[in-house]
Amino acid sequence: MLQVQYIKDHREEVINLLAIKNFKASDLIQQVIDLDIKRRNSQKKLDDLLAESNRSAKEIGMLYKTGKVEEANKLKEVTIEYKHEAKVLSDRLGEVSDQLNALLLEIPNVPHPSVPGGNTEQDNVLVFEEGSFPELDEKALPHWDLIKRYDIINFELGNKVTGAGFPFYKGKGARLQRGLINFFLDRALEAGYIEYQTPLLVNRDSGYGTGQLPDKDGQMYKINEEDYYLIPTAEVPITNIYRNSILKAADFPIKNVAYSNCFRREAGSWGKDVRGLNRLHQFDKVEIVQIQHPEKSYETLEEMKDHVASLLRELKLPFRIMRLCGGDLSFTSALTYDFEVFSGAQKKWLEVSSVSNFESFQANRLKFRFKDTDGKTKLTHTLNGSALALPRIVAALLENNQTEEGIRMPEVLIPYTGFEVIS
RNA sequence: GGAGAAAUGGCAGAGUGGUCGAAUGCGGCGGUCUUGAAAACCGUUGAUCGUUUACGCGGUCCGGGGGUUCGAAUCCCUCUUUCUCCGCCA
Repeated sequence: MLQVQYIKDHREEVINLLAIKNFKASDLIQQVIDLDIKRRNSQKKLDDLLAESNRSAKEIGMLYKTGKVEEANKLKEVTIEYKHEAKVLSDRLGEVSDQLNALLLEIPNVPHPSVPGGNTEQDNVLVFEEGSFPELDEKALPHWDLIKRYDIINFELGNKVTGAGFPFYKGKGARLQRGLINFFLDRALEAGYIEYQTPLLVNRDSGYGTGQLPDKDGQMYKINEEDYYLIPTAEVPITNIYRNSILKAADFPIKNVAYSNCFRREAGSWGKDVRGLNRLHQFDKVEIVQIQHPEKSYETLEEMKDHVASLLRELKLPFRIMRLCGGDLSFTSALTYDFEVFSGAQKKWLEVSSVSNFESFQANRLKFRFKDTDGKTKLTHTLNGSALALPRIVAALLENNQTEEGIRMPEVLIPYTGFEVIS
């Protein structure tokens, strides 16, 4: 959520930058500014009335003390009137505030000036590419065939026990999952992150805090009995740790990492590009989150980008980094790098990580502030990234490393998997 | 699940209807003293909204929400959480 003051001070800039996201903001922003004036007027009226009412109440106390009961009773009648008026004003203020808030929730984050224009992923800009495509022969199999051949991931069982998109991992498939999770966590710890295990269910306030609600309501699984949501990413619980809190400038940077299951309904996107591990309803992910001083958040974004790149390099997967264009950028993000690995048999780039700077957009919703060295309380900047999401990494590892003798694990994973070949 | 107790500022802990945004202690910050540090002493120390060029002034906040009252940290209702005892349980 953007701050009203910021919108007022940077009106034209906000409108122009939001246009990069293909968001027409001028009408909304006019409404926000009008409502803000209305809100402040209502607030002033109410405050003045309450001040008067408070003065009367004190005076009545004094009158009682000095035995002037009649005068006190007279004053009471006046004060009761104040109370009725205050109720009306307070209701009006509440309405105006709610309206204003609802409008603010509709305005997406302002993109960083370096975000390219464009509508779809076709318009994303390649910023880095590394590694060579695997040399596979004609008979190379896509991962959905490989997993059957070696009996390591079973979709049919998942269909039977739960439904589509909830596979079982079995034998070396399960051990590969466990190995990757530990590998990613260890690398994050070496980079100075603190490990967390989080709840997999969060409440409504947390959903609003990180921006999944209200706009992505239908994408999360919901527990109706408790009004809880299954997390789509560990970003939600990890970032909501800091909801309604105030840090010191010396606390930066905060670096957290969490492995979690992630649950996504993927409503609307089922049907294409979803074969095998390409898109699941439940998957595993190691997520890194950083909390940073506003002046340093873009340095931090680069650091996180480098961390993710180093993981892919170690796994010897060919990858590229894309700067998302305005149309592909999420509601909450100011700048996002997507990481894609090349999956040799599908001959496709698969998105395996998304590293974003949300600037103060989440922090404003979260009421997550810090006391700066100048003594002022300001909003923090929040960033996060996948490091990494497992299923597509597994898909690429299986496809790119297949040989006549089986699937060879990359050197770096062998201590983690405990085996060299899936055969 | 049942019975009881509790929730106050960064922490501990007073406060049961009228200058209480809240005593006191610890911690934090500034200063005096000291070669330096500690101790001691003095001062200061919450968030948020509105208003003001500014000094300041005003509103709101004592777990969340609602109510009683001219006036609520204090009384009532409700929800949540924590603790103790019992039950159940990986």
